[in-house]
Amino acid sequence: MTTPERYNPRASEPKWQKAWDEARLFETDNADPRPKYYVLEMFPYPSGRIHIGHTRNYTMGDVVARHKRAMGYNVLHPMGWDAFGMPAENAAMQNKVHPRDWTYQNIGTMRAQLKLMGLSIDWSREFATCDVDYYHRQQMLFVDFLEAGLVGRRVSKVNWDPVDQTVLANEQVIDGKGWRSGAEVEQRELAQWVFKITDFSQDLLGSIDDLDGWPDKVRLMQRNWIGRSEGLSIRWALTPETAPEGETELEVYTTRPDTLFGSSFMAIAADHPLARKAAETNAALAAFCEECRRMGTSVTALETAEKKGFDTGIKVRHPFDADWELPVYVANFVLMDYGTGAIFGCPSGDQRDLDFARKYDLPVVPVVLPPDADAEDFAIGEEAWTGDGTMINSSFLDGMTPADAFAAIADRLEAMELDGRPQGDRQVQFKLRDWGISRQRYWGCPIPVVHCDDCGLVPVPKAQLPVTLPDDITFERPGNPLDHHPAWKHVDCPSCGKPARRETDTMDTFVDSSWYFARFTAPNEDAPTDPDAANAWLPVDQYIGGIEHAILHLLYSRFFARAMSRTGHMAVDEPFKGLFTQGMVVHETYRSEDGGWLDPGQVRIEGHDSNRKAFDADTGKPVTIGPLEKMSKSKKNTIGPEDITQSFGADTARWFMLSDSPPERDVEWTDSGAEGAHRFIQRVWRLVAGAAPTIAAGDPSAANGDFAAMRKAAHKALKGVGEDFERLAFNKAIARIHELVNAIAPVIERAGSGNDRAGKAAAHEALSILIQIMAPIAPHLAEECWAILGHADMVAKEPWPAFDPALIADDTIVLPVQINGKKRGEIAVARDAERDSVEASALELDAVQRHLNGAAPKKVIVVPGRIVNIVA
RNA sequence: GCCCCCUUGGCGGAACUGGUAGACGCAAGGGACUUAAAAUCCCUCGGCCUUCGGCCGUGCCGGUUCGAGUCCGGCAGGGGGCACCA
Repeated sequence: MTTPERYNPRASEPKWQKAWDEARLFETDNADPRPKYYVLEMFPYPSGRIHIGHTRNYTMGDVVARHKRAMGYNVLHPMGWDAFGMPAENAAMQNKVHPRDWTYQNIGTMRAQLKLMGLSIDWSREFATCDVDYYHRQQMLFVDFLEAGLVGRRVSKVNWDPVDQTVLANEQVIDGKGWRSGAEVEQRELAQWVFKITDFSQDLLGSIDDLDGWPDKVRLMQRNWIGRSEGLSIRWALTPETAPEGETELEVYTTRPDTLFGSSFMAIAADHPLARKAAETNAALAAFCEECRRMGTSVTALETAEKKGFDTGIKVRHPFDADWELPVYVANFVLMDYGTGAIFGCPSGDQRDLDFARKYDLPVVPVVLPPDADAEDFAIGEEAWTGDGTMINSSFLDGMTPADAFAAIADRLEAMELDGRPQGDRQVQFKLRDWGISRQRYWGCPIPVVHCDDCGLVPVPKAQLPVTLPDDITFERPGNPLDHHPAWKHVDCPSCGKPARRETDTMDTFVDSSWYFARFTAPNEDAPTDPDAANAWLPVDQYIGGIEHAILHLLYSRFFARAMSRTGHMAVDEPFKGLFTQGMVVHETYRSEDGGWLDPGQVRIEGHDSNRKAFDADTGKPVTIGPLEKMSKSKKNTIGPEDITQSFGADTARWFMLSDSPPERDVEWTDSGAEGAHRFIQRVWRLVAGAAPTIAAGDPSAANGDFAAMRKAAHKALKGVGEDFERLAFNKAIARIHELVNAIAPVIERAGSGNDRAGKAAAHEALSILIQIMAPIAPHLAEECWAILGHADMVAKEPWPAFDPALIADDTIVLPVQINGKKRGEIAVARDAERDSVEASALELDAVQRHLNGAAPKKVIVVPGRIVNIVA
């Protein structure tokens, strides 16, 4: 046997990519009658260049797509670009490049990079969300949503940068200052467009139960985000002599009305109307309220913030005891936009309330007695009791469970009246708030509405769409370029024809990504969707993306599906049937002596394990090896696809990224790991190319001995890998493929050098199976091997082979034998051996005899096909 | 502060519903081939001991079980999410 040449990915990979393209293998026909399978990876933002970390989830999706295609499905596997957003405007300001040019240039670069990976994508359906053709349809959806009552206007607070004249995202506010201008950020109230996602709160929550193809973690995060609670709204009468002019009551929302008799204070938000009114005549209170507002939105500030309050002097009367007065505090931990912006504090039943009561010396009355506590001496110390128990110190509630007390209080308060209305009202509250979509920016989808002095807000008629972004804009002036573009901004009212003004807000980019998966099903349709196509393809069978989109993107998309169904664009409420959140690719970071980040290519590593040392390859100066971090441009720890395709090839990168680590976890990119993957690629090539001339396809059924065992190994691997792909367990599939190669390599050589025709046929069969199960992960190598094995067609066109069930089952199995739960030996028995004979052969073992020491076993447990355990 | 998850060799990880702990890979060590190197192939690779055998071992402590990495209770450490949500 001559030594085969090394496999050369630089030649093979472009060759097969071209062959797939020319055969239009991955272009999907909506009219194809086979069962559909829609696999989608979250589309990328065109930030500049792609690195290998980006390509891991595309590779996962590609393995699924190629496997499902072989399984006989009509597979849709498209790709596009989430192309609107702030980075393009930042680039425009920094580099004087037009956001559109910058974006499309990046798309061009990244598309070329992605294509190096050999992904089986239907590129004919590609679009970018900044394409006029796309956002035109998005404006049509907006108009339809508006008509259907799914869009509203709401005044909400925003972070305003007075220098840049722009609204800042939370992440752009650093220590209360604008990230670019450094100016003190103001809180401004702006009228904003919102999508009424809260109309669907209950549906969005309830339907999570049915999303069993989603990770539990994501389902839980969504449930928490929607945040349903059942409680009681209670109206408390203000003590008239303490109340500000015109105020008579305070309404609070509580989920623990059962603890009403343990209440000792009221706490209201700084923005609560009662607080504002009281502050008018109380300068110290006004100052405190101002301090609360300044605490703003920073989470870390809030985490460390001390619970603080300020006594307004106002008092309320307890609903069940007119003589019982409670003070009203303004507290920094009460939020105006949840519930009623006011709570009653029960220190014994809530830790935060307890901390507050201790600080301001308020009464702490236990009202729930823990099950194992003694009523005589139970007292609250440092910790509140939030658990179940028996009601005490609570008048007519005493002896009840908290749940019964909840009902009793609610019934009573609903029957009691204050100013002619019930004093209590059972309510369901959601944390979920409406989705504000207004962005005061240029590079986004224009909101197709005209402001007319006479007609008010007038949607742009569909016939006049799209409202396109003007090209002649400047970022020289601070603020939104659309706002100071007179020719674009000033238009006639579509309704009355008088001069009017365009809405200059553009849409949140989350809107763009909330329906792209539907557009892929009919990307050239005049309407936003072809409902037949959308209904046929959706839901996406397998959606793959990062955990960072677990809440907003997925929730907004679920809302959009419902809104689009309501407006007749499709009839699918849940857009994603299966969801998978993949881990990232991480890499070591390197810093030079002066603290700057270094590119891995610039670093030379010496030694290994704890003795590893790094040096600057040019200067020889020592380099600090930093922690593993997600690959990112800013830390320079990236590896580009072209770095890999120029050396090891895309298959090696694909193979390595899916091996070792389970797909939901991060994987560390190491040179030695990539080399290991490449060694295996080359090993398979040597095995196949070396054997191919000496073996031939034929009837392997007469193969015996090692050749028969080889067949069994191949069919078992075929079954296992298929199951692994179904579960996205790529790392296990790869381990199984390694095992198969280890098992068959020596047998293949013997088959090649011998004269056993059935053996040669078995070798050909085993190698063909090996190549087919590798093909979804290493498609280029697979094509090369497939051809050399003498197959006429491309492996990408071949159906997934069927395993022979007769070859999967073993006639004899090896059973471990334990004594008192410790393994002492093993026995080989027939698969269907009787219990008695298994027990008998286990007891014959030397090790068993030795441990029993002549005594009879107390008990023998035989788990068929599993284990024998002897209790001595 | 609240909620969730995780913890297995030097490393990444495997172990189906409680049934042989450490598959597979990486790193390391030894050997073969070679004038040499690369490549390749073979062997060793959790710890300890009295080494053809045995004891211990899946973060720690306890429990359930014939049998626990897996189930239960407690503790420790690490990671993630959050809108202080009443």
